[in-house]
Amino acid sequence: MASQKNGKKISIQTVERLSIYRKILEELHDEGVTHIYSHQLAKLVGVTPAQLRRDLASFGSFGNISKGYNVYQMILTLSRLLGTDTIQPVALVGMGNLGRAILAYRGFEERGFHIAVIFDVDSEKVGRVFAGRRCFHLKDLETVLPDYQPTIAILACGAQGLQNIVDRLGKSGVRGIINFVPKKITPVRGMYLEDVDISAKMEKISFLLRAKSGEGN
Amino acid sequence: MASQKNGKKISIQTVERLSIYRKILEELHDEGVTHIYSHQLAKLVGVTPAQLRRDLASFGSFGNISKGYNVYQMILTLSRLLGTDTIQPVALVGMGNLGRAILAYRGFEERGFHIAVIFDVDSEKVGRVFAGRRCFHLKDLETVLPDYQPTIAILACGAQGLQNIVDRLGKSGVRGIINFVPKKITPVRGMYLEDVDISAKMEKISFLLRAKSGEGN
DNA sequence: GTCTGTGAAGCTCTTCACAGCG
DNA sequence: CGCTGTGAAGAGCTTCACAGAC
Repeated sequence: MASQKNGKKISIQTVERLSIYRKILEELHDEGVTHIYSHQLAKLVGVTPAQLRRDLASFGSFGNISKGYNVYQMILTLSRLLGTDTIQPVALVGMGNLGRAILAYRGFEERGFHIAVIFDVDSEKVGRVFAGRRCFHLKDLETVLPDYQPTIAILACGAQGLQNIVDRLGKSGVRGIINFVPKKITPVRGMYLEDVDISAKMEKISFLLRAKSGEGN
Repeated sequence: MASQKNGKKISIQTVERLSIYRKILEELHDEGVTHIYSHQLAKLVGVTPAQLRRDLASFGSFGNISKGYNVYQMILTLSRLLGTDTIQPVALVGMGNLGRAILAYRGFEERGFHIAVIFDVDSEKVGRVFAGRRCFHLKDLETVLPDYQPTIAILACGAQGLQNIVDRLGKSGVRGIINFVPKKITPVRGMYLEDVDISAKMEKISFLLRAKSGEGN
């Protein structure tokens, strides 16, 4: 999928773990830990030491054989890889309960994602300012977006006309989409889509519980 | 992982697609479609026909060689597998913005998941009734839960003391957890855990955009 | 001809196990 | 001794391609 300068490949599964590594490493850094061994870090994040070493080796080697991994250096590298070393403007579509929750969530800002602009179709919300962000009408998407230039958009709106919104976002330069709406959409060429389907998660758990097998860990 | 009566295995990846299949099939059923071919359904859900056939074959055969798959029969089977043919009580921990969004989300009830009881620690919220559900103080978890007997809990609260909440939920009979809190928890034996980390999703997209490669679809 | 179900191949990700270093 | 980085093996998932049914 994605490859690094050194010619090695970073698998999609590895990428999904990178965020977790960075998060734990930041906690360690705050505690004053400067170096850590793979088996220690692996235990903290919940993966095997072998997998952790393989993951980290896929984008460079930080391991000192006697001291373990350099915590700070890894945070820097991970942040650069994950694009959280700069502030990225994000557009939020839909200002219902979920939109409000997303806007209120501090985790985004901490990691460099700044929700810069909001869209909705409800006249109750359009024109208002939520936590410092103005809410525009969805129909003005094309004229408003250039002022904020978000590369990522979060969809937390109703299901109807969703694909059309995606297409319009794509034409306005949005390259990544997080979709909370339980409706299948097709990303435009070059766009990256990530679905978050909470019902699907519930059903997955429900299936696993019903299938019993008594594992789960 | 989980195996079916007929001895075949249903992979975890297949399970994650089952919800999507069912959802699309229900839409088709509402439109009056009684049978559908794998390539048609595959296109609607966004997988390859081969994968769809393999998935469906893993828990029984519904395909009629000339007519395709029986829509209604598949919905029934999928619902039984996913445990959405009966109503399942769910506990919600945390009544902030996210908790409110989850409570307001109609998709759960439609699929048989009923948020039956809410917990929080905020005295502003404890004792109040939200959308028909009483909010109890978290300290009363053990005395309140038996009245509702949820098998699944949704965590949408603060990070501190989270593991302790998980342990207590486990002791009170909760078997599955959906965790929205960006904090690593360890499920108790026999418990199944599903994390929903929105920041991680953002970072994944951010990585893929930065890694460029111009794919994404 | 078109369809499903499936063996077999291909691909990806994880784990093992050890060389090399300190 | 214990550590990292990695070839090689293993496990799991997807795709190919076709037999068999209509």
